[in-house]
Parts: sequence; C-alpha cells; structure tokens
Amino acid sequence: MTQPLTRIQQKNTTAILEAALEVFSQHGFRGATLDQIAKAAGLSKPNLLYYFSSKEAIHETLLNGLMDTWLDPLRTLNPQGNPVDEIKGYVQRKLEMSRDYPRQSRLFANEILQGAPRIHDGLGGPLKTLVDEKATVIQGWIDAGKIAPLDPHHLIFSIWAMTQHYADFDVQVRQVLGVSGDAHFAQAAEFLDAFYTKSLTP
Amino acid sequence: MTQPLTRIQQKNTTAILEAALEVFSQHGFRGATLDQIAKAAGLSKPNLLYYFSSKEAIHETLLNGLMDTWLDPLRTLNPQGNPVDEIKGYVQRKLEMSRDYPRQSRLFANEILQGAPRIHDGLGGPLKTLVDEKATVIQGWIDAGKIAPLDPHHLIFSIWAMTQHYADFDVQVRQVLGVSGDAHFAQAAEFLDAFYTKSLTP
DNA sequence: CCTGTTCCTGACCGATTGGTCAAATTCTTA
DNA sequence: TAAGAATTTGACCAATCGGTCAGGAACAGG
Repeated sequence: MTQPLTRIQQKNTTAILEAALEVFSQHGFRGATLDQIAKAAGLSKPNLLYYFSSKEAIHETLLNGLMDTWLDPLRTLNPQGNPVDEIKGYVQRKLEMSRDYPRQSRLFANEILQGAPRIHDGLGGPLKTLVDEKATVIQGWIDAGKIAPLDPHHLIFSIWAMTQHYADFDVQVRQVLGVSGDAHFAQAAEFLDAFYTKSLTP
Repeated sequence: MTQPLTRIQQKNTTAILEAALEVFSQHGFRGATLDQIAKAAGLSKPNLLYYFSSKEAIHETLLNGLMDTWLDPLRTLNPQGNPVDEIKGYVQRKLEMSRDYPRQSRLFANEILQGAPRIHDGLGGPLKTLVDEKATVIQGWIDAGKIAPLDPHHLIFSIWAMTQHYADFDVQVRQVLGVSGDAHFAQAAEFLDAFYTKSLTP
C-alpha cells in the first residue's frame, strides 16, 4: 500500500532522480558519489538518504523507470503496417531518443558495459520476450517477401547499436565530425533512412 | 633514452597491464581499484606502484597502446581495392576484434562514455585525420558510382557501432539470443555481410 | 664470496567513501 | 496556537581509496 506523495516529497524525489541521472550517466555507478548527487539536487547528503535508503536504491529506481520508456518505441512496431516504413519509423524514434535523452542512454550503456549486475534478470525476461515477439513479426514479413531476408534479432541489434551510438559515443562523433550543436542528428537521420531503405527493400 | 627491460620487468609490466585491462574494462577507471589490479596481477599494491607511478599512469599506458591497434583495420582500407569488398572486409576485421578482444573494446567504450577525459585530444587529432582521409576515399568511390551514395562519416560510424556492439553490449546480446558461447558471432558476420552488401551496392 | 643494484613488502597516511544519528527545524492539523 | 509529524542538518563513523616510505630480500657482476 503506497502512500500518496506530498508536494515536498514529490519535488525532492524528482530532484534527486534528475540529479542522479546526470551524475550516474556521466560517471557510472561506482564513479558517482552521493555528495555529487546531493549537491546537484540542492540537498544535503543525509537528506538524500531520508528519501532513498541507499545509493543503490537511487540507481535501481532510475533503471526501473527507464526500462519501459526505453522499449516503448519497439513496442509500437505495428505488425499490420508497411514493413519497411515500420522498421524505419522505429529507427527514427530510437534516434530521436538518443538526441533528446542521451543521459538515459548512457546510464543504460554504463550498466550493460559493467555486465548489467543490477538488471541482469530484466534482460533475459521482459526484454527477451519483447524482442522475440517482434523478431517473429519481422520473420513473418521476410517469409511474405515484404522485406529482404536478414536475421531479425541481429537487425534489431543493428538498430540499437547505430542509434544509441549517437548518444553513448557522442564525444567521439562530435570530435570526428568537428561539430558542436545538434545538426549532425539530421545527417544521421538521413543516413539511417537511406541505409535501411536500401538494406530492407527486397 | 629508454633502457631495455630486464626479463623480470618485462614479465611484471605485462602482468600488470593484462590485469589492469581486465579490471578497468569491467569496472571503468573510477570503479577499478589498485588492490583489484594488484591481486589480479599477483603482485602487492606497492609493487604495482614500483612499476607504474600511479593508477592513471597504468590507464594511460593501456589506452595509448590500444589506439593504434584499434585503428589498424581502418588504416588497411585500400583505395585501390574493390570498394564493396574493401568496406565489407573492414567490417569483418572489426567484428573479429570485438570477438577476440572484447576487453579492449569495453575499455575504450568506458572512456568515451565518460566523455573521454583522458584521450579527448587523440580523438580530434589522429583519429579525425584518419577518418577524414578514409571518408574522402569512400566519397571518391561514391562519385565514381562504385557504391551507393551514403554519407561516408556516418557509414564509418555505423561500422563502429554495429561491430563494437557485440563486444560492449555482450551481456545484452547473449541474454536476448539466449546463447553462451561464441556461435552468435558467425551469425553476426553473416548478417553484416548481407546487410552491407545490400546497402552499399549502387 | 662481497657489494651495489634491483625488486619487493608491511606498516602506515590523509582523503574520500557510503551511511548513521541525535537534535534542530519546518510543516500540518486539530 | 499548540502538539505531533515530517523534514533537514551538522557531526560523526568505519571502511576503503590512492599513494608513501623505510627497510628487507633477491639478484647481478666482479
């Protein structure tokens, strides 16, 4: 039985999670400190621990809230739609997430990189289930001759890899391109559209 | 004037770097501890610091030695070769590196994820130079009608993203596919070959 | 064998870490 | 407005961090 949150609880909880997202995504779990998070949230360290029982509790809350949002674009892949457009739409939505929520992407990347010690189960369970389901849909499209024959699982991996690359390896992308703003995301969108059009069309 | 290393120096230095690669790639720079590295190397902590002046010195040595090896596959991209085969060859070599040297890939990924604080300059300098050079080659192929018109820089990013994904997100890939060995790398090789064949052929 | 150099270690240090706690402050509500 | 609950804080703690240092052990060449 969860109690409704007071305004002050609401405000501080979100401030903590926002600050923690900033710090965790930048330094990883072990690299982040409670002092950093407290300072970024404008609270004292003991006050952090009044709202969350431990550093790990903050991190866990963040990851749990993330999983669903992160998989939503895949969930909306429509079996009844036009196959090529559906997949390209998924690519674009995923790329937009890299542009608009890079911290979430990096938080996730950090966790996976370290071997996913805190969400290992979530990967084999809900994630695998969803991917398998959508892979079946894609395989159906292949069997019907609607798209080119490509291993559906690895096709999904390719989408994750290419879109998240622009968030996770942002520094590298910027250095190599020599840009500072957001303009290269439009280039990326164009590239990915052309790329997947060519590879998916039967 | 660097002195030649004695056998014992040789042995311990490589043992330290091997252990540090293991630990750094798994926990990131801040997450790794000298005690962990010392234990993994079979040495005492003060003995580590007899060979390397600091934790950062170990990390730096590791990254410096990595950069060249990591870019070699791109360097061997031959302007005179068959365009599609050259690029697909690069993809395969990069994928093999993900399979055979996943720790190096994760070490690099960790560094970039945290904003590349220790190799920031190397990205804008040598890396950018090499990429720009190869991008020009690819653009030449496009202008000659040898491959499909795709932004060369983003094409290179796509190769990095997709191949390194199999090393950096290894846990996720394994969980989703439900595999434990190395077999899925053969699938990945096949997928990438088909994928790039379709998208590069004019 | 002796001697100087290289290699190695236990004990230790100050700084930082995640976390605790009693007391003070602020808010709510009767 | 008074009492009780919720919120906030400074002071503090044990553990761990990267790193130091004096001295001992092993090794080399003569």
